[in-house]
Amino acid sequence: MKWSETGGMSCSVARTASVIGDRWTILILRNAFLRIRRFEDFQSNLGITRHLLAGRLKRLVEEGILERVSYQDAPPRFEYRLTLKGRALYPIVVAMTAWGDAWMDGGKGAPLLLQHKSCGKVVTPQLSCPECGEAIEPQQMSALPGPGLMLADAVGRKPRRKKA
Amino acid sequence: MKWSETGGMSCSVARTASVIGDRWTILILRNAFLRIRRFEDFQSNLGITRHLLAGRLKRLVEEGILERVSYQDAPPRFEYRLTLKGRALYPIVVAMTAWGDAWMDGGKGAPLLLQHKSCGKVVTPQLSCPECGEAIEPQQMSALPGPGLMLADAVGRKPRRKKA
DNA sequence: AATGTAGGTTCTGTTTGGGAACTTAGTCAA
DNA sequence: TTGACTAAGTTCCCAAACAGAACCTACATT
Repeated sequence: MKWSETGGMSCSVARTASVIGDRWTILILRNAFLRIRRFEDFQSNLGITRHLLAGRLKRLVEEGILERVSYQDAPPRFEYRLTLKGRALYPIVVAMTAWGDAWMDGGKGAPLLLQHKSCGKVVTPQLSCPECGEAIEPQQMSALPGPGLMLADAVGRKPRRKKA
Repeated sequence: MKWSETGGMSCSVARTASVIGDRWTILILRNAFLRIRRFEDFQSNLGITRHLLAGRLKRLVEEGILERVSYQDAPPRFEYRLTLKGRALYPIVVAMTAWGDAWMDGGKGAPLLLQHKSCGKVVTPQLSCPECGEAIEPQQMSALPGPGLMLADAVGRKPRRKKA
């Protein structure tokens, strides 16, 4: 079964993972948010093979997450910039940063700190409820079927014993 | 070069991606947050091969993200539960859900809606600044070197022309 | 003329993933 | 008391993806 055919595809996490769900892609995007834009810079910064980098960038452009913009004509040169769709991935990158800082830091502390320009404070952005403003805890959230749900994907235990 | 040896490893995103940065792992975790706990249930829900699932669960247990708990002695049976470290991944899963809903929904709307129990509203959780409460925009954040930064990993353009 | 730079492509093994069958240990129903 | 079923894996073989390195093209610099 190909990954793109899994039942999970009616799940938004699966659709997101189908685009950015590999190790290199997420690192390319992290660097894009740090204003890296050129092939050589991605390559030397990440240590990814040129072949894979070319493929990943192509895929991200096809998906509308990066755009390939000419910055020089002779010889032709291009850079890769985040689109609006690409910039919308920021919360994912920030959430991964925060988790890595909190749980995988090896005791050295965060390699990068984030400063919120509007208030000037160094912060760890957190998820909150846009209605009541409270910080989100997993236990406080319940999942409801939405308009895009396909029945085959309903999640939960199948009845046990007595015919499927 | 092995992925674990890349310069990116001093980056928290890279450390996070080294653990959850593949398509199946993130889907396993998404299902874990939807209260799926057993081998058979992960397998049939995701369509992942049993072989890969066994490997991914083992890895997640080793990393302290899931724990393997016996729920029956004869025959021995186990289930996989999120640890504290695992539950801390929730913002990543939610951020991926939100992005998939917004940008990859194929016009059908979200398959799952989230309700915030404390206020009762159906919401899309958003990243906000814990100091001033404003919603986070990428343009509003600037990255500063932190205590865990290694010099070799500094991000940005190398000087061009005239000796590296 | 030689060297450097940017952005790739090609080649060759190795690693990982997919699909399906098999195993183990116990339970249930006829 | 045989036969089917369940849960949680493991084993096998083949296909796809990846790593490492060299190569290519077009222009610019010294």
